[in-house]
Amino acid sequence: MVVAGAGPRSVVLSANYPARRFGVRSAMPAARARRLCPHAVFLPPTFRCYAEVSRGVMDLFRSITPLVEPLSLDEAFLDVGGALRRLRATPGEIGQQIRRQVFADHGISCSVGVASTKFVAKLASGMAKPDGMLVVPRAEVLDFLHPLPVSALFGVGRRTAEQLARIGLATVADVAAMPLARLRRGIGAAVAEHLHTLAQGHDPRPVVPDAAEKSVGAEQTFDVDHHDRELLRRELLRVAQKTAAALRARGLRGRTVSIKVRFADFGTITRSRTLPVPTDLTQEIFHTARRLFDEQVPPGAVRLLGVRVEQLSGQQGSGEQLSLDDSQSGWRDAELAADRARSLFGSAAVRPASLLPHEDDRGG
DNA sequence: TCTGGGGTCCTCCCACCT
DNA sequence: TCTGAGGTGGGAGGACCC
Repeated sequence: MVVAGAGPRSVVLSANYPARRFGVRSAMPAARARRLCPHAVFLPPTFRCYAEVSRGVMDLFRSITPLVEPLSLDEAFLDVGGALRRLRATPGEIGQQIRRQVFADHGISCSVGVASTKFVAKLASGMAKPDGMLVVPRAEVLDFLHPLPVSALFGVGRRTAEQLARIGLATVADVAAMPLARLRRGIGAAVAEHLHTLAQGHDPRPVVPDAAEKSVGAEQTFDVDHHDRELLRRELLRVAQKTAAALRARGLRGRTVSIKVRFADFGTITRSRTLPVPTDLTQEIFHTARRLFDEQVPPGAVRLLGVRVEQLSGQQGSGEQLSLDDSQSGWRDAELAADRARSLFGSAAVRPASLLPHEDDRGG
């Protein structure tokens, strides 16, 4: 079974283990997955369902400890230091209890890694997949880490692994043994310090529940590339509206609006502008995005458009400069009403007139 | 092979201010 | 008045994560 979107440019979101035996991997183009495993059942993603199960599982975690840091929809760090005495259990026993309870309540398996740091716990849970648990005692951390390839280090992808290979480092032990000053010269100060610390088995990062979001955005890859600037402006409005609605749903506003444009050759540019006052209005976000697009994006075939808002405020306790312009409040009321209508009747229920179907808008 | 969508963090460069 | 150093924020791009 393979989960992937239906579009010609969709990628694999997930695949079960039988499909993986045919070489299917997440993030692979769905068309390639179909060639590798034509008899697989292809299912569309159902994010609403994943979010619902995710909420239930996260609530279960919070019943064990308040120190839960969700990493994504399907992963979280739990600091069970305080729960050990209350539950009179070892970390391993708590891990097994979580696995049993998740299966009983939600019918899904999960893997657990137990260790004294976030980084080692995450590695251990990856090794315990698809349905297991791995405990790495504090005294055995270095024996566990050092034989692993550098790509096991959190933050080492293809590029950084290439850089490390260039200076002769293949394993975590190699990184740990290299003097920090030499590592800094090879891969840059921040990355060097981060990797050196991890390779020594240290990871000072605490489990942080309820970390504030730093940006909110939306992007859209088209089924076919588009040249037409007027059509692209309408698509920009569509993603700006999605971004603004996501901000309003979270009670956030942002000051910096950035657009992302990916051309047919996959070359990608981003352009941004910072506003004097934070906003969550579709109107304002779109007008800023449109000006950036008109003034700074050269003509060409476009495959992706995105709009993101950064420098967020509006969460509890954050300060905010007031606007002298009262015209925002009328727009906000209108946009909030439209948000409510869309949540009741679907995304097409209320939309800007320019997003009504055009006769010349086929294939987009 | 032909590459989604939602994010975070880092580096580099530049402008501006003190 | 000119110049340089250092801090800071904005902007662009890239790497990485799930």
